[in-house]
Amino acid sequence: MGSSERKEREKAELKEQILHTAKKILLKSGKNGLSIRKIANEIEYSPATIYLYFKDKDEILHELMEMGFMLKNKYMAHAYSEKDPAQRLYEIGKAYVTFGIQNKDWYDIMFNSDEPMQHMAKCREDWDQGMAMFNFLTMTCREAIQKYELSGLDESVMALQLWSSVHGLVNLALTQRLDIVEHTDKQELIEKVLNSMLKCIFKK
Amino acid sequence: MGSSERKEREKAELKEQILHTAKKILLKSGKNGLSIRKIANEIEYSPATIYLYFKDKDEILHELMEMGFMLKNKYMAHAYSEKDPAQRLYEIGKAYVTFGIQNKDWYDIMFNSDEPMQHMAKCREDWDQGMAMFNFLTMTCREAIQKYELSGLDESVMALQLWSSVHGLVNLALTQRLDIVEHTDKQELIEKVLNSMLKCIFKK
DNA sequence: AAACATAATGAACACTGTTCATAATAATCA
DNA sequence: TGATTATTATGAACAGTGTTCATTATGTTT
Repeated sequence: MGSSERKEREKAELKEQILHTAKKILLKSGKNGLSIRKIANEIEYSPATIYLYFKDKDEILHELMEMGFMLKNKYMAHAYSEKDPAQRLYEIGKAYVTFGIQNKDWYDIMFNSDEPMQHMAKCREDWDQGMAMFNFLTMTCREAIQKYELSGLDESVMALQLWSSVHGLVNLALTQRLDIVEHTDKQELIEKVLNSMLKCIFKK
Repeated sequence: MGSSERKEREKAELKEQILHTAKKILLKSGKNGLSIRKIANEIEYSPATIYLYFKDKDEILHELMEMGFMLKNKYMAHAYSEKDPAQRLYEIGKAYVTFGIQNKDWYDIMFNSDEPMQHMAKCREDWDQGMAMFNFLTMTCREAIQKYELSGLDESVMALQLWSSVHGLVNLALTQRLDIVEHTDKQELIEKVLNSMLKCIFKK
């Protein structure tokens, strides 16, 4: 009978529900407030049940990481379609920082946590979405180097330099370490630094 | 009698022993492996005793942060005495990254953790050592701007840009996120990016 | 020796991730 | 329909975590 299909569907639905609840708790209580037991409590199942649908907590964090990239892509979409490579780099940087500042919990899971990376190492998976992001960045750098004749710049090094810069800026902001810089408007300060980073590369 | 002095000395000694043990565990098992109960076990006291010497775990992490800055200063000492501001910035950057790469556990506590910052917030303390570091960096930027006539650059923005860049680079390296960049020698890659960051600012 | 102050602790509370034998439910077969 | 099998769920336990507090032990002073 087709009942086996229904069962599979039900199984997938509960898996979805677990992830949906995990996301809800992440947004309400942050990464440290997210626990297997809270998820179980919320969906009214035993904690042990979670382990019938996910190998361990790392796997759940990995799935959340993938959800985070979906959200991040929304922030980046308009930047990706920009034609001029220099302008595109600027828009990518701005979107990246905005996403990070506005979504600490997602950002921590995607770019600061060991757990989802360990899950990938265990399952011999690749960091597809991070890879895609970095490849697109590298490609844009290549275009920019060609168009603006930035001789002596390696595309990989330039991409990594840009990523490091915005990643560092986001992290300093998210961990309250920008507070030591005397400045009235923090948002303005971040924008100034970001502008300086990008300008820096293109001035000859 | 002078016995009260001895008691105070003994109290300070046990406090020292707790911190020394905390450091030992941090180096052996990392930040996640460090627990009050492990410290208590190691010094052969009850976990509750720790709370007679420290308000909570955050305070211990804060003390460890200060110890971390001592270690970091050793890495930076030679850079701080460099005369030429541009060369000094280069040496500071190199020392900072080297320290971070070689001391993940210290780095996490000093620059990535919320806990020691929260402790400072609770006690209305300042982040003195971080402040001192950033002030020196800003001062060096000012000197460099003057000497090399880098017009249009703000010293605070420049300092923050440099800090963000090396901070981001260290964090990407420490969380295994540099693995996605095709490169044989990771150490070499890091040096190339670091060089590019610094060169970037000084080319006109 | 008795009174007092200080220091140390055992036990508890409320959590965490994870495992596994057992129990409940659903699907299939005779 | 009733018995058998496969799936799904769980209670309880293990080994941890930070933290608090009433009680006990220790050392000092009168």
